[in-house]
Amino acid sequence: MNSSFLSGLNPEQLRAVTLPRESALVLAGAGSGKTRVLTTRIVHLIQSGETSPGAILAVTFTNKAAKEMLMRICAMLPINTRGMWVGTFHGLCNRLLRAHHREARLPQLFQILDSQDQFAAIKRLLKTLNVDDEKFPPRELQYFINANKEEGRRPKDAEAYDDYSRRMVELYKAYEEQCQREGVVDFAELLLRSYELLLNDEVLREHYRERFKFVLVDEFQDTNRLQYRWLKLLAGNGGTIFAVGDDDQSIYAFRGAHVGNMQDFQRDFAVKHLIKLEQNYRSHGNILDAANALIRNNRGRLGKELWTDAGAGEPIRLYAAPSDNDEAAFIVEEVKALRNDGWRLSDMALLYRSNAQSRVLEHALFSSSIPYRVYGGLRFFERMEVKHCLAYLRLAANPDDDGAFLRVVNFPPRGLGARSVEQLQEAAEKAGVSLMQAASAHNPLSARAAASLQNFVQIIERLKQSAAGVNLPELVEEALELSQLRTHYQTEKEGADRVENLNEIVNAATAFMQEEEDSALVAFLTHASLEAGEHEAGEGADALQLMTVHSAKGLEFSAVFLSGLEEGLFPHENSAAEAEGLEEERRLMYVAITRARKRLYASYAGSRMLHGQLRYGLPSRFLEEIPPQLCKVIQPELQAYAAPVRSTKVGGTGWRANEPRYGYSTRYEAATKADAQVPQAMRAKIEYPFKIGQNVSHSKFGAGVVMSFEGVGPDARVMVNFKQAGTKLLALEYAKLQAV
DNA sequence: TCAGAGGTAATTTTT
DNA sequence: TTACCTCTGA
Repeated sequence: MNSSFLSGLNPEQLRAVTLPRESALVLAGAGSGKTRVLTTRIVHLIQSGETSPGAILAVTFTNKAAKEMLMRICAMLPINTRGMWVGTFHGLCNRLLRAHHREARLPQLFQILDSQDQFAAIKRLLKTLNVDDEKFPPRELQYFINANKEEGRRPKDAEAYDDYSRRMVELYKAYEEQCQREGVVDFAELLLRSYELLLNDEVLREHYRERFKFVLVDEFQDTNRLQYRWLKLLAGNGGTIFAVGDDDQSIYAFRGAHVGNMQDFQRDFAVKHLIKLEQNYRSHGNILDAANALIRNNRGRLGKELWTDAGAGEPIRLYAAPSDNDEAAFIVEEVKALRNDGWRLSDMALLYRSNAQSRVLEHALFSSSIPYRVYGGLRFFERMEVKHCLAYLRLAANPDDDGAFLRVVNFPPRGLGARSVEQLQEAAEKAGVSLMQAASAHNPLSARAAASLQNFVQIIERLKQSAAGVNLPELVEEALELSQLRTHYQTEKEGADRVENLNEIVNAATAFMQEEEDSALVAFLTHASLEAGEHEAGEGADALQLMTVHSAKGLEFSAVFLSGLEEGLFPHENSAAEAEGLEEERRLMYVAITRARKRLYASYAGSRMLHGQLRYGLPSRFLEEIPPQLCKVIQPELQAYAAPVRSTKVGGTGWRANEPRYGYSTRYEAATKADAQVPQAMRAKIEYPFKIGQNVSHSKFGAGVVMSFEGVGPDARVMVNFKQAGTKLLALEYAKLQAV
């Protein structure tokens, strides 16, 4: 038997790959080759003759992971992989529901609402029901509905213990009815509906259970309760699940992920083999030791320790910045130095806990002309103009989609005012029909509005006819033309990017048609909802990668800058209340650290502009959890302070420091205080002559109390709350404060 | 219909 | 501070 694909696996990997047909849990540490194990196991199952592709179902969370998996399987397997189900939970559920739409009580061409669409649908619902959205904020209702669905609860099962929650349940029910009426399905509904389909239809259930002898799950720690129940139902009695995950990388509890599924799984499936993949192929030893030491502070772990034979590598570089601007300046200098040493910008990442932190960093990078790319934000199919175009297409596929109807009935503006639309909505509701039906039938509008409406109806009619005849890109092109969307944005001042995006939809349709067997309109719309397009912007260029720690999960970089390591920011203050929250923050820090291959920087800022106010921060407790002997503290080259610091008075309310303009470089690296506690070593740079809370007096302002400090050396400033003059930020060097 | 004012909240995110 | 939303007046 040719099993060359097994060579090069370490003993644990090999054991996982060649495990007999039984349920197993693979605890796969960061960078331990889990995707390799997953794909190689699939290949092995087929190559060894154990089973055929049709018996395999592999499920992931992201489309990216699913694609990657399929690609790697195809590279190893000469035979075709048709019949194998590899996809995301939502993708597979969609497949199931399309195939059995009648049993699932759905129209064949049901449309999928993304979160944005769902939010809009909920807002619309509240409006039609005349619900006070101050009392029942749409965001909360959306959360309520999704949380219930993810626990498998329909309105009849949802808990109601007071007037408020009773009303929420009613609204949940009304929302469901609205979706059903309009033939649309939200993300959570995909899961729940297909779960119920399998639960209630014994024939179908047995069919799929019989078929999928091997179920494999990636990122198992991210599954929510419903996803786990779905898996259990599918694997059935005698089915096997091969689950791969890492409890230490569970960072999505806030969106319903339930790590407890890992323990439940071991129990429910009588898992005999818990295989730990602890050998790491990504990072140097010091980085792994830091991660191990940090995560040891969490309780209730399944337990795992990463190791490498790559050697200790460089120390972790720590930097205490006086301010957020200084932190950014420091990072800029380091990035420049690394680039000069031949590192690729795209192989370096700048990570932060929350998106708001990117602003200062971007500003500094921009000023230094360092190319960078920020991850996150709107993705292609989420853009307004793209949504508009899709709404026309959706109506062509499903005229009952009131959400799509309202989005574009008067966009681009065709002289149909809000009043007319309201009248139409009333008429539709009275007649119990969709807006499109109401619009096509008699409507009680003024002649002018009626004409506009007919114009709109005709556009959709013509698109509907074309949908049957022309191919997908042609249809998109026609939608852009007929709707006059393109012309609309062409005449707009800032519309160039939007026009470009509109044209890009045609390209996306072309690509879709070439890739997919099923190039029907609905398949394309499903693709748009389920994949939303990778956030691709300037892929090719060599640019520094900026992203939140969350979005860095699964990625790796030779150098990683971890910024904003302050109490309240990371760990975030909102998480500090419960132990659970703090542990999740720590796992997040663990994820952050383990992104780095060779070099890791960790920095914090003593002061930072947050919500329009200067805030003073202490170094994150997570810094204290990293053994100091793994670290090296970097200090700015103090001689580089050329001019004395100048402070400028701003608007009479306070003082703002000038931008720091001294330089840093690792070549200036100073003290390595391996024996000292790291944060102390970091704090040592900012020791001040007064204590916080101490009473002081000033020649001009009189008596006051020391509130806080910021800055080092000549840059040091002190904030004092004066009895008479109020709060002032003063340069320590010149303030001449006297202790009282 | 649209621009501008004013109010408010401000982790993390994939599908 | 800023981004986003809703409301209002022309």
